[in-house]
Amino acid sequence: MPPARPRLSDVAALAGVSQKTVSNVINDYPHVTERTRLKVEAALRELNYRVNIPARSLASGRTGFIALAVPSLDNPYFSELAVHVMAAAAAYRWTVLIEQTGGSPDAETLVVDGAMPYLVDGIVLHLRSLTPADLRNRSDSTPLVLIGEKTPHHIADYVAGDSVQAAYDLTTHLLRTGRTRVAVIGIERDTRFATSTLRFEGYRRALADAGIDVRDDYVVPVERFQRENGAIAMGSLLALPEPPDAVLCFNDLLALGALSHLNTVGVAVPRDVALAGFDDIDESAYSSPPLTTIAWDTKAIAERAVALLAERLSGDSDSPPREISVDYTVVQRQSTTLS
Amino acid sequence: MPPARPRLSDVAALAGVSQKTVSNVINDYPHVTERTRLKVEAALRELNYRVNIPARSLASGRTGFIALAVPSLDNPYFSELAVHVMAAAAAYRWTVLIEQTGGSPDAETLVVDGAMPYLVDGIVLHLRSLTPADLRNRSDSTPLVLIGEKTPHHIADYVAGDSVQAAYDLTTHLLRTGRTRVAVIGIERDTRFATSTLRFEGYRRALADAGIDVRDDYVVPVERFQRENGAIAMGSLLALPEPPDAVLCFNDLLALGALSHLNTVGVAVPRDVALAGFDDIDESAYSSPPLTTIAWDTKAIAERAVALLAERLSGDSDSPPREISVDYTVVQRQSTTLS
DNA sequence: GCGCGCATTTCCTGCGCTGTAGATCGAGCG
DNA sequence: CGCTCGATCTACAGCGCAGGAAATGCGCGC
Repeated sequence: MPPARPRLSDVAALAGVSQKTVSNVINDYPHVTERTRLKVEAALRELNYRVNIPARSLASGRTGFIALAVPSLDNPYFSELAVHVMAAAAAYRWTVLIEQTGGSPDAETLVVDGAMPYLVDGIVLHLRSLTPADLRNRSDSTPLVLIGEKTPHHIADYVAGDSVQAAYDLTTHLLRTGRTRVAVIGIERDTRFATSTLRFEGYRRALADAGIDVRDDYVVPVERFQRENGAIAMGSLLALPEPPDAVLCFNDLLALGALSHLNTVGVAVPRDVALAGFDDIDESAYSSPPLTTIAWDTKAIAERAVALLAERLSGDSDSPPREISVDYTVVQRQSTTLS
Repeated sequence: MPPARPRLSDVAALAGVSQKTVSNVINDYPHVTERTRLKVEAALRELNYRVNIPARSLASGRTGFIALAVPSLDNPYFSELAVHVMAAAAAYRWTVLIEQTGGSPDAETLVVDGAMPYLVDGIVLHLRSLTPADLRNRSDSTPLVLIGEKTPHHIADYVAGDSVQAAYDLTTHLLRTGRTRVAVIGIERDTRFATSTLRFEGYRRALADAGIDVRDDYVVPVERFQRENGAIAMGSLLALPEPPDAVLCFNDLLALGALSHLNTVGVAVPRDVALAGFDDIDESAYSSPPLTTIAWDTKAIAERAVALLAERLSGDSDSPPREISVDYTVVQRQSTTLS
């Protein structure tokens, strides 16, 4: 039977001070004399004391946790994002709880309503399906920062890149390489899903500016944004009487699935078909050929989101929602250009 | 100002019962009459009550959290594993806290000693650098389940596949396809790192059984198990006077990096060089060509590990450490065979 | 109609910590 | 040398919940 976990009072007794003084030492309260602090620290070491976090949380009202809710952690974009968020949160001594929503409205509602089976000081949510209207009447007041897509209405703080502009730039890049038959993979039927709606809008505008009409048979819907769906969608595009000579995929996984299919059936990329994606996951630099894609500044997204939470938690709960725009770059690789 | 979070006593007052009865309803205590339960549930809904988890933890001594400590979450193998662990934990109503160790002995020691900044009911640790000796005197009694590599000594429960046998099988597969100059990428200089040690042992045995000597110039060390390191290592192998005709990489990321390099410089896979990896991450089925690899039963690893924790938590803290072996399959894809 | 025994509910304590208020100490000053 | 004031420390309450003992209610048998 190992000795029970020591409590503050055990340390206090050993150090010959009050329990609160030990607490003060642990929490870096400034008005503690050097002498007292050394005494207490010796006792802490001797007993191998560790704070009981639930007790601290109960007494202080702060948990030290923030939630990061993303559609799915096995999508590399989100696991890479999670790593950045954890790093940013560490600067505030926060522990990150990762929650998967599957992108479903129900799960996202649970998150914004604080119905997760734990208590957190703040929430970073990568929104997928909830609309601003859905957020207006949330039944919880935990500070919330949204990431994902730039949305027109302003209900909560958010940090996002401009998908419309990014899609516009990427489509324009494809057109500039001489492509004329540009297809898209990644339409979702539910228009609440902002990602595909916004990226399609950028695609549409770029075609319009080039005087090209959107062809229905070049607009391929998918169930999920996974490699498998990209491969299947690519297969259907290749089966068209007049296949596209470029394909804009709404994320890298779709593009990598499409690429795999092209390589399998022997269609040369980029000679026969150019291919581009979004998100610049690590994998995209190592595909064959490497993938042209939109690289969001994911580190900045994570840091700004966490910083926004920190501001709200330090008392600023009234000021209007802030919106922070983050940069992106069009990373040109060999899936669109051979230069 | 939103109404303060309701407490049990608020619900109790509204329902006209005692606070403990409300607690009983929430916790599915069996001896509650239907009538009382309905009354309480109505009050719970009306007030939108949510349990205060820190308070529950303090009172009950259980936190409802388990920690999953892995080297790095941006390695797809670990993020895919995390998804399985979260699913398995959900069956026990546990929330998973993901911790990154970077594989360093210091960070792993902090994990096993319970020095993380939160309290958990149990720990699942994917061990990378700590040896059994390091684990023997841990200063914490939180139930611990190790995953990763089958180790010879028995300090804690663990769930793992047999890397020696897997490497043996995979090397044998390469030899059977007619390869004779089989190199390995992924040696780590520190022999405490079991993964490379064990996989190298399997490789060595397979060569020995085929009557082939290990060539020093075919054994390539790496700093990290990332794509980048695989690409660099492949470059050095190609620069040899007599390059290998097959390469066994100690994980898929190394193999995918190596593959990228081969595709870039125009070496045909598998014609000129066959390539195999470990872990069967999602990506490996979509590379060009798709990668032959070892597929561990990751879902089983997650489920068994969580189940072991559950047993320990339900009172069995004395019985000797249990070791559970999980299956793997050699997934043959086009990076080693054209059939 | 009364009592017994079990099912159901209540009462009350304490989990370990932090916030607040107030006690104590010590230095500087008149 | 006594007093004031700020720096430092202590005492104590209470955060919201679950456990256990005790109280109550209810059905059933005689």
